[in-house]
Order: sequence, then C-alpha cells, then structure tokens
Amino acid sequence: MKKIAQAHNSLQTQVFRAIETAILDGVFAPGKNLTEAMLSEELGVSRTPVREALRQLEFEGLVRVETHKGAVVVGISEKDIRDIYAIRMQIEALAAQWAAQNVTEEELSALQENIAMQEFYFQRGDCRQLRDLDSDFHTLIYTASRSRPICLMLGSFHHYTSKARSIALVDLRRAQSALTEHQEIYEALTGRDCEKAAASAIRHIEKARAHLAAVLTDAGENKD
Amino acid sequence: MKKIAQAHNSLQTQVFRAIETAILDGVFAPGKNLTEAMLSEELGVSRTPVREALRQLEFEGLVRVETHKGAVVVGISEKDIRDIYAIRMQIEALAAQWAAQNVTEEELSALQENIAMQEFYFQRGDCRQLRDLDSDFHTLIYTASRSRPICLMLGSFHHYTSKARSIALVDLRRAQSALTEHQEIYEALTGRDCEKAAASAIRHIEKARAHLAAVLTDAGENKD
DNA sequence: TTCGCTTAAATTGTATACAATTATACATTG
DNA sequence: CAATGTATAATTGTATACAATTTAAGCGAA
Repeated sequence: MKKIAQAHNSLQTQVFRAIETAILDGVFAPGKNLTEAMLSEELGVSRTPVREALRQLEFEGLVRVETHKGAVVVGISEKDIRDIYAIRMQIEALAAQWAAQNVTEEELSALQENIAMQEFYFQRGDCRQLRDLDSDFHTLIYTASRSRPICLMLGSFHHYTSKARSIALVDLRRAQSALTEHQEIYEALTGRDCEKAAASAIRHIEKARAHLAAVLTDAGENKD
Repeated sequence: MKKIAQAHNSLQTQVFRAIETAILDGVFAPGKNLTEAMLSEELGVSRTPVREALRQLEFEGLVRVETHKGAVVVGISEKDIRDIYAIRMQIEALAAQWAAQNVTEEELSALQENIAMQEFYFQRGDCRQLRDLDSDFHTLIYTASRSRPICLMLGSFHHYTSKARSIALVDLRRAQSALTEHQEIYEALTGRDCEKAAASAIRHIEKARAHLAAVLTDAGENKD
C-alpha cells in the first residue's frame, strides 16, 4: 500500500528505512508487535527483506526480536535521550576536534552550503527541513573527523539523536540558537582550531541538552 | 563441516557469532571476499541465516556489503584502535560514574568474583581467559550503568575493543596493571563514589592506551 | 595482439515453500 | 466453575527456487 522511498536501492534497504522512520515518527508505537506477514503486505514485498531489516533494527536497538516470538518496537525513553546527550557531548567534541585537523575544502564548502540552507529554512520556519539539515551538519562533521569508529558509533544510534532533534527543533528559538552554534563550529573548522572546535561542540550539545531538559516533560515512554 | 557453538540459539545467531569470531581471529583476513555460498557450505546451513548474519556484521562494521557484489571483510586499523581508546576514555568514565550510582549488590558480587578469577588466571598466565574476564568486567560495568544507550553503543562495536584487548593483554605486566586498575574501579563502585569511579575508569583506559601505543608497531592494517 | 562485443557463469536479490515452535481456543475433568 | 490438556491456528526459522545483476570468458575483427 504505502510507497517505499527510492527505487535504486535494494528492497532490503528500503524496507529498513521504511520501518525505521515509521517507528521514529510514532506510526509504530513502542510495544507494538511487528509481524513479518503484516510488514510484508504493508510494504508489498516478501518476508525475506523484512526479516533482514528487522535484524538490523534490532542491532540499532529500535526493536527487540525474540526467537519464535517476533519483533516488538522498543521505545526511546526520556532517560535514553538524556543519556544520549551526555554521551554526545563527549563524542561530538572529539569529532569536532579531529575534524578541525582533517576537514577538506570540499567538506567546508558543504558545511557552508548547509548553514546557508539552515538560514533559508529558518526564515521559512520549516522545522522538518531544519531537522534534516541539522542531521546533515553533524554527519558532515563526523565524516570529516576521518574516524571510522566515530562514524560507526554515531551512525549506529543515529535515530536516537534524530528523535531528540525532532523534539528540540520544533522550538524555533532553539533552532536559531542552534544555527548560531553551528556557525561557531564552522568557523572553528575553517580556522582549523581544534580546541575551539571541541569547545564549540560541547557548548552546542550542552545548550541543546539544557533546552531539551526544559522541553522534556511529556516526551517518550519506556516499555521495559 | 565446522561445528557451530551452542545449539539452543537460532541458526542465524550462531552463524553470526561464527563469522564474527572468524574475522576477529584472522581466519577471514581483511579484504577477503565472503560469498554466501561458501559460508553456507562451510557452516552447513542455507543462505538465509548467512545473509541475515552478514547484514548484522555490516552494521557492526566488520564487513562491507555492496548490492549484487557481496561482502568483503573490513580490517581494523591501528588508527581505529587508537580512536576507540580515545572514545572509550570518555564513555567508560560516564559508564563507571553512572554505575557507581546504580550498581546492585548482585552486580558487585559478580564484579568481585570476576576480579578473583582474574587473579587466578593471572597466576596461571592464561592470557585468553584474562581477555575474556576483562571483557566481562567491562560489560558488567556497562550493564550496571543502567543506560541503554551506553550498552548499545559499547556493545555495538564491542569487537573493536575485544581486538585491542587481545593485543594488549598478551603482555602479562600490562595484565597485572589492568588487574590493579580494575580493583580500583571496583572499590569506587562499592563505595558508590561517582567521581572516583569516573577518574579510575579514565586512568584505566589512559594506561591501556599508553601501553597499546607502545605495543602497536605492527598490528592491524587497513584495507580501504 | 588487442580491443570490443556477445554470451555464459557466478553471485546476489527476492519470493515462496516447508518445518519448527509458540500461542490460542476449546473441550474435558476435577 | 476453574484448571488443565489437547488440538488447531498463527508466526517465526530455515531451505530452496527463481529473477536480476555483475563478472568473466570466449570469440571475432581491426
């Protein structure tokens, strides 16, 4: 029934993305039991790619799969998000620091372009676009760090941060603040200033965390 | 042909473990092309569980899978390990800090038992057992942190640290030092002293890193 | 010989069929 | 009526069959 995103990727990948976003967008609520047959029919594919996708989602921590029992959606709790921010504060600092040393001119251009787009969509008040750009911005920095462990780690539970971003950037005041902080990080990178990059990154996450702490009153729930 | 570890788990899980350890033990060298047919025959199963295992291994970063091309083993470079230690220094500090607040009496007993075993196998000079105990020790602390993101993150690329541990703990002098540091962390946890726990963890990883930096002259190679 | 095209083999991607296990419903018995 | 055991249905686990794609080989012409 529902159309799957792009066509050029493998079905398995598309199925994975489809289920992932469905979970993150709350279409599949925490605790919901995901049967392979249901997903197959819903997405118009066979069970094989669905199974592979579910196994990957289990690795990402989005679902829990028990043998002969099936998959259930795992919720992201408030505490999870708080923990993520504590962790990110450390890791993003490392990433920014290393990126300052290794970032290429092309990547700097991409970051500049990204920030320009952020300014554009901020004017429009388009939160969804801002969220995606924010996501891209950080991905660019991870990549520029030239550290495979960093990329793997931050990519592996990327959805957690995505969820947190979604919650946070709905507030346009926070979005503006984030934009300023992004610019600060960008400047540190252009100047190849490791310390400033790390400090800016920490300040950025710290502010994001503080904002989120204020916003988080009725966000996620845990289904342990 | 080759027997797979336990019997009660699903084939898919067993296949996953089998391939994982084969890669970590160097049986499947970096760059090696893993065809599903070969793995199927080798492990005496069909392609289905093999495919699911490969997809998970891709998420772990141990192999790279390209559509219609298959999976190749990704090597762990020296730099990867160095990066891991930099990251771990931050995350283990968080984990230890949180564990000091949340650790249960049962977990403290388990840690005590673990350390006792470490002492025993250190006497015997059994490096392999020491490595596994070291792995268990840290897993216990992650678990005690009561943070799902921490557990997910550190579990997700656990093999990296495992690889590093294997390299490091071959040196019995390092093993002894590690044992002392573990005891220090354990004491911090029993005293529920967050600051001491974090500081001990950082010191532990820092020492491990320093030792590894000295040892690492001809370890891993990268196959990008 | 070498370049290029065609074709065949090998490999992965997907779907389906079958086996094993679990959950559910219903009947039987205390 | 409750509890339990059995049978049936539903769901997952695994294997195999088929389609799509890539790689390589073979063949021919310049």
